[in-house]
Amino acid sequence: MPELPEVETVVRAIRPALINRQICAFWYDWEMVFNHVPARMIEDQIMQQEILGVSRRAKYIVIQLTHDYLVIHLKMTGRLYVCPAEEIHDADKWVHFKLGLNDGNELRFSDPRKFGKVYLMTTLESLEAKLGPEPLEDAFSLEIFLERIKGYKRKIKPLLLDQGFIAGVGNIYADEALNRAHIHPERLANTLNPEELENLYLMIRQVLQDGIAYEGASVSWYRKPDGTKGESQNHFYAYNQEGKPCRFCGHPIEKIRVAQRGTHYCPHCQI
DNA sequence: CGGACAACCTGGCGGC
DNA sequence: TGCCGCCAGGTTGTCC
Repeated sequence: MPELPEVETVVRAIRPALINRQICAFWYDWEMVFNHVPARMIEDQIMQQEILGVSRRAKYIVIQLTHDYLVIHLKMTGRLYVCPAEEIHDADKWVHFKLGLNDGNELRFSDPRKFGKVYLMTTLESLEAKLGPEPLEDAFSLEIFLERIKGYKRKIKPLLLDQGFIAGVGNIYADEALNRAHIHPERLANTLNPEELENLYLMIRQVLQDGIAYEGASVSWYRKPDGTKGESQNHFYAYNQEGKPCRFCGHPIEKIRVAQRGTHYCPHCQI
């Protein structure tokens, strides 16, 4: 669930509390959160480093340190928040990784499903190598989109979910973009006409931008770092809207499976 | 290239 | 009430 808008919301919320702080404590209770890298190695490396920046790339949270990058992926149920070390937070029971900061605050990473991961990188090359363009950046023009989609014969929805094609789109916003562009999720990419492609390009950007404005979608586990819900789920056209009338034609939204993923669409106007 | 599927995990929920 | 089994979904890896 944390997709581009949710991760962007988290980054914006925690950035002010992290910038220019120094790491002075390290705690974990589940070593696999570091993805097979020994916790001691990470601890030794990052201790005393300063946080120079907090940003987002695709669905990754990138914390730039003096010499390295701490890269965090929330997967489905991860939460990240900063609070005073003595403060109790309702997601604390699933915290698997914590950093103490030199102002008395802590950065906590909580994840009941234990899918989320923390990576230590000296460069971002390995990330960049597998990720497509950021859909909201100016550089992601219609021309670039048309150029990139050329040659793909896959179904359009799984292509939108492919992080190497476009970065940051997940199950929710893929369904939303396809509904607004009136495109069936199983249409093969190479059968979309120029008008449909332009519409899809615009709708991808629109649903992501709206998602950020609504501070993300609290469908199940996602919460903002302050613990409150985002508003995006109150503005869905298709996702989780089975049986409800399509905003465009009134026909009930249906749920099917496409590439093993729950998919919500309007069988009447998404063709 | 594309697709299917398992694996990673656990809370929440429907069914009985 | 309590137990069972299934579902949720981002990413990686394997296999056909």
